[in-house]
Amino acid sequence: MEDLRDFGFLVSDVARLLRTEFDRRVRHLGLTRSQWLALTRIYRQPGCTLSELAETMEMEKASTGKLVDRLEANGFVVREADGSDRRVKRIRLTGEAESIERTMRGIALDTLQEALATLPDREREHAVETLLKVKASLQEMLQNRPRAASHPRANGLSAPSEVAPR
Amino acid sequence: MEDLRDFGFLVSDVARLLRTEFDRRVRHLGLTRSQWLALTRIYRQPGCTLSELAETMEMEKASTGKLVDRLEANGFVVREADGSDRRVKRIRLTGEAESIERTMRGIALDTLQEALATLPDREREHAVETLLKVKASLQEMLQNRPRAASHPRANGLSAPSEVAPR
DNA sequence: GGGATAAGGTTGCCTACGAAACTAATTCGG
DNA sequence: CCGAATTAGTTTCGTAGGCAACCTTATCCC
Repeated sequence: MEDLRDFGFLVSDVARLLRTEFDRRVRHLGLTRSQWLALTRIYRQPGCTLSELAETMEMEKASTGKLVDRLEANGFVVREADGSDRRVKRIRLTGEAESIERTMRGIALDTLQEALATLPDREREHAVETLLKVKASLQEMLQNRPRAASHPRANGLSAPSEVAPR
Repeated sequence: MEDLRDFGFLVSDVARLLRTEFDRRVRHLGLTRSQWLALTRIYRQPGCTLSELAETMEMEKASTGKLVDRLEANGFVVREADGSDRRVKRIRLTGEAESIERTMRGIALDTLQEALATLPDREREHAVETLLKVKASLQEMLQNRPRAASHPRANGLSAPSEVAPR
């Protein structure tokens, strides 16, 4: 019951370790895990808008935009204007990006295979299901409280009001 | 078999969502989830050195140092000189920090309880075990390859040399 | 004792994200 | 048809974290 926190710690730790290990393995290719994730998305919906990309990546538009900035700076994607709506910019992979995409996919698979080598299939599948539930739950929590209605940062540190040490 | 990647994606997603939700809930207290994590560590080993803290947080010393910078800037910790070794700086909580520590602990528990509300105890425990295994595996992977022996950043982008598209 | 080596911290640089504020373009309602 | 609300993207600011390249002190060992 006290290991509720363990769960939180562990998820963060595993995510960070996974990112670090993966980034080490692909650094020589010139992009990172996050950038590669974006590539796979764009690969599957070529010509998507930034908003669409942000949506499928479940990230803020601003963060997504900066990710695309770096991808563009490295020559992996291009932004091209849309004919009918002058606000939108459609994102496409360059030729080079497509082969890199496949390479990275292989490395991702290798990395995960190593990391999960000792895990029976069933255990992994079970973990995936559990994580899916938690994710759904968190998404709901975040959506149902988008803007904390007038939270004018008032009261500085007034009245922590008996915040149960629990 | 193809859902190996699902596992990777999910872990990252859940970690990010968890961090975001938690940070939203505690923003008014003036610190973040990472900062609070550091506080709990320091709380349990008062007067620890930065290296020790980095060790228990399983982070780079530099990153840990910057975390401590922010905590110090906000008045939650102090660095004090060590008597016998002039290199080390011992880290201690300020009085204010200790009560905040308890507050945050409660919020962390609340957040996790909500996020895991629909999860049977057994399922959560099972997930914790699985994550522990994966974490251990990743730690080993990262340790067994600390410095890629003379990788003098030479050759820029020479010879990606047939990176098997798989 | 004195030079090599190691250990403790810091600084600089880069990526990743979120939050908020802002601009430009489009759509909606009256 | 025109002004209000919406939507697409960007910019700014702050935090988080890795990596590498440093100083500064201690130690080790000859």
